[in-house]
Amino acid sequence: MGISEDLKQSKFPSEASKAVVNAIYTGNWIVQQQQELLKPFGLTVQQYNVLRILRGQQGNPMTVLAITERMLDKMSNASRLVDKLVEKKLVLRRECPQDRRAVDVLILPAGLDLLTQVDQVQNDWGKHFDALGVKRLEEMNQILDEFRTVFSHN
Amino acid sequence: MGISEDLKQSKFPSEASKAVVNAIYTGNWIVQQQQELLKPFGLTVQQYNVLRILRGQQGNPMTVLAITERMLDKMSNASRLVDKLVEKKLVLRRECPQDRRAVDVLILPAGLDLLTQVDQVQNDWGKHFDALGVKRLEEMNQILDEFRTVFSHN
DNA sequence: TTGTATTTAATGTAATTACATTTAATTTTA
DNA sequence: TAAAATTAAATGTAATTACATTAAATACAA
Repeated sequence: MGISEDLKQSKFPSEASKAVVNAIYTGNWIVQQQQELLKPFGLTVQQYNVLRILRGQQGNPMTVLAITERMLDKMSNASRLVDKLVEKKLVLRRECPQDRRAVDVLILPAGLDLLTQVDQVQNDWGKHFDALGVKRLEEMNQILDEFRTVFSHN
Repeated sequence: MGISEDLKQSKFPSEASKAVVNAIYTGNWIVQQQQELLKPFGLTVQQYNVLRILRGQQGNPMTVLAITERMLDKMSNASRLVDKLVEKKLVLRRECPQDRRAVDVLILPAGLDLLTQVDQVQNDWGKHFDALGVKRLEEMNQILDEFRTVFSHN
């Protein structure tokens, strides 16, 4: 039930290339699960992530740029993601008083409510991973961090 | 330089939710790097993966369905990906003699040549990860496999 | 100050993806 | 066998993403 079986690929040129494929595959696997969870709420994974980022600000506004820095997928267009959330009346967009180039984005009560609902489903889903144990999960976080960090130390 | 710093998020509700975010983030991080590597070759990451899958067949054709099963991102449309590769004259598409519903796809010498070129760049890039050591990379593969597998054993 | 460079966000667009539907071929079942 | 169900791939479409460009505001430098 490892990556080899999942992708029906018996051998990889190296352990490193296997790890690369495994990391991409695992990331996609999670995103696809989350996509399913979020479908009933009418949210895409990216919209959900932006909402969570805004909630993390405890009621304080964030500029679009600040949101971008915190997004899991830096490539997608925060400006248009915010558009969608404004359409759904989950967030508020207003000119930033300190810097009129910037735009402040603020989560609305409706957005917080929706997140609360999603949290229920999300928590149940996440419970599966508790079976691994905190120690093993810490190892996973450690090793993924190492994997990215080894790049800077070249 | 861990995930907390990368996403400027000081705390996570649990180690599991941190691992979920970390896995998605790491996967995206790799994909974005690969995107950059592939840009000069005019290939998307998905197209590159399909080409590698076809190369793995050692000259044998594969149906579109078989390709889909081996793709890292199951969501994308193998039929249209193959279209693009046919346009670029990197693969050949022909009716499968055994089953006329199916379509055989075969990598062409031009496709193999292109992959050889990409391999050069890709190998250099992948070398960064060798610094982790084979043992650590094996641990990473092991733990990612566990992470996905724990789901089936609920 | 004034012109230049930089920063921030929005927008235009082409390509890709998500999702549902369609078409054609094969398999199953009555 | 004929009808129904299933399978494989392609297609239509709406939404999203990738990438470049634009517009506006601010910072900087001459």
